[in-house]
Amino acid sequence: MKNNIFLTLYKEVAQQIDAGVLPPGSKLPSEHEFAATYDTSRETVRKGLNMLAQHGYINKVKGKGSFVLNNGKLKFPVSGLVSYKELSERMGYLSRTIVYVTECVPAGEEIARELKVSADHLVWKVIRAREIDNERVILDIDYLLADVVSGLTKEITTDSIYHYLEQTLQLKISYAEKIITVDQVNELDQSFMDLGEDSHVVVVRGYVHLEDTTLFQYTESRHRLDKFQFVDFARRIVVEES
Amino acid sequence: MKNNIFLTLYKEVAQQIDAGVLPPGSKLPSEHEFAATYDTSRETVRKGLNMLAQHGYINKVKGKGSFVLNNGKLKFPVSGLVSYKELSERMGYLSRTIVYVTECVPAGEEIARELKVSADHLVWKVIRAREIDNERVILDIDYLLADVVSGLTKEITTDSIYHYLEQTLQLKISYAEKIITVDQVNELDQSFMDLGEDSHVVVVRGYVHLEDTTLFQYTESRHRLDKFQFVDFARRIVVEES
DNA sequence: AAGTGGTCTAGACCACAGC
DNA sequence: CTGTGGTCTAGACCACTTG
Repeated sequence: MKNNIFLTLYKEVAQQIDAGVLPPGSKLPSEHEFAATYDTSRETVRKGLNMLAQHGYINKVKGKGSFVLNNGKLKFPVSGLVSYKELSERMGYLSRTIVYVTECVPAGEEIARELKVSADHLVWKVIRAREIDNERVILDIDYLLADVVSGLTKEITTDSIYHYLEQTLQLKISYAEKIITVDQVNELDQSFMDLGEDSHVVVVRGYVHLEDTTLFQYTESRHRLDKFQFVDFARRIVVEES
Repeated sequence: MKNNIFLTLYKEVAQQIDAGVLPPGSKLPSEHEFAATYDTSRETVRKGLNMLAQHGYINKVKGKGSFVLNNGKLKFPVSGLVSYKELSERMGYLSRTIVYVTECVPAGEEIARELKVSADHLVWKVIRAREIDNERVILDIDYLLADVVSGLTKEITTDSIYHYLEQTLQLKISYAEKIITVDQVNELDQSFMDLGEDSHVVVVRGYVHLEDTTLFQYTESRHRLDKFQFVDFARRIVVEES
């Protein structure tokens, strides 16, 4: 669809790294060479390469070149905005989604506070359990503003809400804040998850915004302790005092 | 020291947002205006603004402009490579570091595996507890390759290892992989932390690399459940299939 | 000295918002 | 139509690494 040269370069190189065509430690063509093969300018090449570096695919060293990093396979839940469906597909897991609730209700006190609307504001409430190896280890509770999202059905929530929002409703999801904490188990957890003796669950709260900064979704993703893992790739950025 | 225009712009605008001079929701000058006031090109301005956007400071909307986001204050342990000292300074916490161990020893089986060296390879082993409100709630266990890092002392580890590495040793820290899980409490935790009845701790494992991709540090940061919080800012990047 | 990535320029054209 | 951000160009100079 799009013609973005730097995104094309990003995708192609990332794919080659994922596929092992470009093995860890190998040296990429120089920016000048990339500019020639993609028939573009060096600045455009650099946009793509910098994106690869930020996502942990490569490492750039001044005077030497760009090199493939070896973390390609360990990318479990890579940091970022990734939905459960994208994740499980990427990992090839034996997983299943069980939809318990898909209804449109008034927000209520607590959720109204999270979504910064009035308590009688209509929201979609979706409760889903994620099953891995026949155990419900993740409980996802989503609240979406009804005046932004319309026509949710159980079929859609079984598949992927994000896909529906972006493809069908053409919503432009821009960014999200996620907060990870460890909370006491509550009644919902005990009803809808297969917990052992655990007294706690990992809770990932997500606040998802549209391009115009509208907060339209609040999510609680509750994970059994032994099945939770979060992987983060971080570059060191030195910001000295001025 | 440096003359980077885009970094200067980033720092200045970020500071103004942090200080509230640029309140949430307010509109930044256009890229053209920034280019004029900083006497630079628009592409250079864009580098700085994109950096602000990636770090959750602003939101850019095509056709409209750049706007300040309101998450400025909630930045607790923001995702990224930030040391404890930088963090606590930023938050103004009443905190203290207790150094239990600063010694140079053979790596041993387990650590050798993490750092991908032989078991008799010499490493610095540092164990520190982080005290907040008179409770030791974080236990940091660091292993650093001795042939990369030299001359560690208790004074240095009380202050900031990172500062020593970057300022004194001139090491160029490039990136890290972090993995967050929840583990069973072990003997070290019970000895050096003020745990309640908790049976688990949050464990943040960090693998820190230099610019030449050398893995030189393995870190375990073990947090009491009720004091752990991780905040992540994530932009949605759509990478369609080709 | 040659090659590499890091920064920057002074334009250009496009897509999108809003009047 | 004007102003905005998104993409791109064809150079330039610098700092760094390597031979």
